[in-house]
Amino acid sequence: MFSFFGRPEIQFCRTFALLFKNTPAAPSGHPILISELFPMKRIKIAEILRTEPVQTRVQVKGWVKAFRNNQFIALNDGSCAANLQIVVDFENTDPALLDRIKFGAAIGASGQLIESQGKGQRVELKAEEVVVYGDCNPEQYPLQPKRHSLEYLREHAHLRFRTNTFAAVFRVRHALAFAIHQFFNDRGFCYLHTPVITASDAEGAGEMFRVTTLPLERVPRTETGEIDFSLDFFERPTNLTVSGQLEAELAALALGEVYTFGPTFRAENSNTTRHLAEFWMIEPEVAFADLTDNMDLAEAMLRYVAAYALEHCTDDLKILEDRLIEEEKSKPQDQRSGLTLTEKLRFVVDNRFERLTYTEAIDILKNSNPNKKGKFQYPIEGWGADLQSEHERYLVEKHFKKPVILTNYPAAIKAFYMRLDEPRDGVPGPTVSAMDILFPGIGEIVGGSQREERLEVLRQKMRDMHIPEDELSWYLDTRRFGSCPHAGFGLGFERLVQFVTGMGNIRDVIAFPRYPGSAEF
RNA sequence: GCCUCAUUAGCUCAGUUGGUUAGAGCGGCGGACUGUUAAUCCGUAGGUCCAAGGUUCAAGUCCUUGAUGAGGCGCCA
Repeated sequence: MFSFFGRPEIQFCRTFALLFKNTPAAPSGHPILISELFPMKRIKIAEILRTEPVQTRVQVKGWVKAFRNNQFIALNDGSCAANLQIVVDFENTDPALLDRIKFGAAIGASGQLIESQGKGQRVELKAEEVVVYGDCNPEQYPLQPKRHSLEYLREHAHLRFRTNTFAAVFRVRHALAFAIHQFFNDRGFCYLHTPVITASDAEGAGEMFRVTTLPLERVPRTETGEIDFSLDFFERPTNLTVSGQLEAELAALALGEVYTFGPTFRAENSNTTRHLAEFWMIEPEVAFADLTDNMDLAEAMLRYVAAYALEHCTDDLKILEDRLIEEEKSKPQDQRSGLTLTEKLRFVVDNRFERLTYTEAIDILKNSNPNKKGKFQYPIEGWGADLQSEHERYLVEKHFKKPVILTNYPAAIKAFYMRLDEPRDGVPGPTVSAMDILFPGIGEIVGGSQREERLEVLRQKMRDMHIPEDELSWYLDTRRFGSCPHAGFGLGFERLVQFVTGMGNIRDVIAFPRYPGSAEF
């Protein structure tokens, strides 16, 4: 045992002679150079476990998950859920170095990859060299090698990536984002970046965050006492976007199929497990498409990404599934889901969503047991009322027991840009070609519609809903010049990640959640 | 924004109708063991009981206010 290159953190557990003996001779008979032996390229653990190159020398770098028996390091480098076992020859290693191998420390190890002599893993790394890059003092480190509550980890969100659960969540989140891009790319969609800062406050989708460089302590006023936005950066009031839809429509009416995938901001005081002030939304927009095309697209996309996750995130989903099984054990019998996470995803991939109109849904709800027995907090009075989440949950979780697409809502409870339907028999009032996709446990995951492409119908609806026409004249130009039927929807990305990972709180599927009273990290 | 519940050791939690010196598991530290798998075994330290005020002979326990967190509802994706 001696130090090398004067670096005390590098300890060689074997001699040069041993190294040479274990290294195959160069094919040409040339002398083997030291530089061929030592400078090794780091290999990711995911690749090692995939290819299992036993009897080769490898170098790995990662973080210590466990150090058992003063001998076995469980090393994780984030490339996959699994750890690589590093076996240290503790009898021939500096005790001072062994003492630095703590839970959470960043280390590198190199040596021979061999078939494991113990149970529990197929291969392991017989360490010839261990380097500590970053120590981790266990008395101060907030994480411990044990289960922490999600609430605790949320308060230490800067460190929670290091837990098995959150590493899995964020690898799955990445896979889903990639799958969405792949889905749309395969179908000829163009990825459109819409502005984050917008001057339009007429999109009808929630409260907005003001963007300004005006001094808040001394806001300039006009002669009439109003805020003088002509002195602001954009010389007009501006906000963070609540939707890229209107801009996406402009592009769709030239490029045919487009989608956005970007951050979205809602300044609503929403304190729930399904809302964030800053979230990511996917908004496809398709020219020459009607409501049925829209539903087909949304359903195909959701089934595609669920299948993608099942195929590409097997190990991570297993971790998340086991977590859920543990969590369910502490729940009362009647609140358990009955399906495992992968069974749930498989169900979505294999089964068509239930499609029905708002009017049909009202009939089902009106005649439902909970409504007759007065169990609903908001009893179904009749046609025209907005559905509450208890009603949506009844339809999805009790009545159909599968994802549901509700269509053709009353015009009065939906946005101005949704296409007015032809009157239908048995439908009491005017409806629009809207659709909401409802998922178990999450509620509305997709909201969309066929857009109103008829200029005069649209202008009339804007007047009815007090949307100022002059602010949206650019939007109306699409209807003035070469208008066509088109449709699109918005998918809440974090709600999708929630569904696929089984995480109950939306704040646990985004790296650093923003919600009322909280913008930490 | 509204309603309900919670806050006790580093973490997860127990703590009886208010009553002596507030406990456990895990984690930490020290030691033993050395093919382990949340390793095991022995020992040990660790507390402003969320904060402020109040009731009482006596408050972790009861009351008031506040802070933070969780769940539900509304708004929505």
